[in-house]
Amino acid sequence: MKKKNNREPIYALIYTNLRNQIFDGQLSVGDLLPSENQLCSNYKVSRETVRRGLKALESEGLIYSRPKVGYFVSLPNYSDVTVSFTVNPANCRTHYKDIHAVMPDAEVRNILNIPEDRIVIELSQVTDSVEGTPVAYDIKYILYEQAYPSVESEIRFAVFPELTLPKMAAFSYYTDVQIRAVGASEAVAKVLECRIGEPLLLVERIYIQQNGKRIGYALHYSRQPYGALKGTSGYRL
Amino acid sequence: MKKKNNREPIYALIYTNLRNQIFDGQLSVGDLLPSENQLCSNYKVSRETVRRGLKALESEGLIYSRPKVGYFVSLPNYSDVTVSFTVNPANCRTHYKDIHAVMPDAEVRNILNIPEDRIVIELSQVTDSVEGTPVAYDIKYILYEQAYPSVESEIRFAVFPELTLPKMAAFSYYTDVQIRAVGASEAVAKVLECRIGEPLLLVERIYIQQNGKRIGYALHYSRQPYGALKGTSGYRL
DNA sequence: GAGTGGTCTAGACCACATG
DNA sequence: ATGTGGTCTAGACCACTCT
Repeated sequence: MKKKNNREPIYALIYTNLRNQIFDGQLSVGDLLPSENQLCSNYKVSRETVRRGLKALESEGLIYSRPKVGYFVSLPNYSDVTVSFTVNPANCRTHYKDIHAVMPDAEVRNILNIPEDRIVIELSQVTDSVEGTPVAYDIKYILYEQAYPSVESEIRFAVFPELTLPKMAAFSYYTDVQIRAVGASEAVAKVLECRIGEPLLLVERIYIQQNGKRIGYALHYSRQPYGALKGTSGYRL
Repeated sequence: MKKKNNREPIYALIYTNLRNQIFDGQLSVGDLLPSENQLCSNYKVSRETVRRGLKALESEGLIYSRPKVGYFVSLPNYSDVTVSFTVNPANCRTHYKDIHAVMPDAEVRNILNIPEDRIVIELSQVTDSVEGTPVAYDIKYILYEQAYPSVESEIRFAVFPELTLPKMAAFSYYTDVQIRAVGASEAVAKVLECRIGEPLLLVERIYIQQNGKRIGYALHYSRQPYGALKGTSGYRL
């Protein structure tokens, strides 16, 4: 049996050492790091190798560079929280309630920025826990046009989530998200089998193409505590 | 007046061209990009320059590399939502309600993983809208020990948010976040001047040091629609 | 003027995936 | 066997900052 040659690259060593100094507090917020040339001398390596290590720290957001001045330790940002919005929670089953073309109401028309006579696809689904209790109610309004393959795939993916994603322009849209607490309306309470006014988490998403065109709007109501959103902020070692 | 020499670097050109092809759909999800050597020929540049452009795409998550095989277009992740958790919303004023040492209840003890006799700092504050309506209620439990400078700065920053952040070990902790909808309890309803049971957004954060030690726990109740959380998912051009 | 980071070159050797 | 990406070198020139 031959020993695998898994030696750590030098730039990774530089990266790790500097990162440890940042976490230790040997390097504090705003501190100036050693210059590239200093690091070259310290590690007896070429400048590009040093830069590779620094670049790794920079793209993780731990440091930033001021050209012609030096590299500095970044100020951590704890106000940006990354939330994992799980489409299919564990131990839950999602089934379709309805899918059809509708004339949307004024609010949806306004959000999607479409004229009065525009027809959209309305797609609703309910997610049940293992015990059979409904825990989430989803309503999506999708601007269906053949010219927008991403929407087609959205529908196909929504209806048959087990299908692999079809070929599509990657990153062709993003979503704007808003998270609120609302009391269950009569209609929603009926679906979720809860009392009217029960606190629900409402996640609204607007699907927007890179050219600015709005192509979809989704509402996700979830009963508590099932539908709690989990996330993290800051840098996790 | 001399013209500024702001020519675009070659690697940035390569980056931009490939990125456009990804957004256009000329390159779809899972597609193989041209090899480094091919790009070298196409652009008549050295390999390191090509790699710089590819590295930029990679660190943005648009592509990934399979060593010895090639670079591929990534599958966009729309389930990770980045939420901006604004501490001091615009047009709002935050003022202190209380700050003192307490013996926390069982729930807080459990979350912070501390013994029964452990004392913590409890810090509460209320945020008012311009009209004077209370819109948010914050309660923080902080494990105060001189050995943990990040906690000291947390307190100082919380009490005097206008102060610049003191020198501290950067990235020494992260937070676990949970977002839920709850009905206002009697105590919370009193502070927020709303009826009991009114739907509130509750953001809970646990502050955790890189070594795993839990050093703080915060609850943030907000009335709707003021305290709605906004975020985005996907890649925004 | 000395030092810094930003860009770029033209090589090199390696381990490995694929056909 | 060929091609790929991963790592690394030893130079170079530039524009700029700082003192």
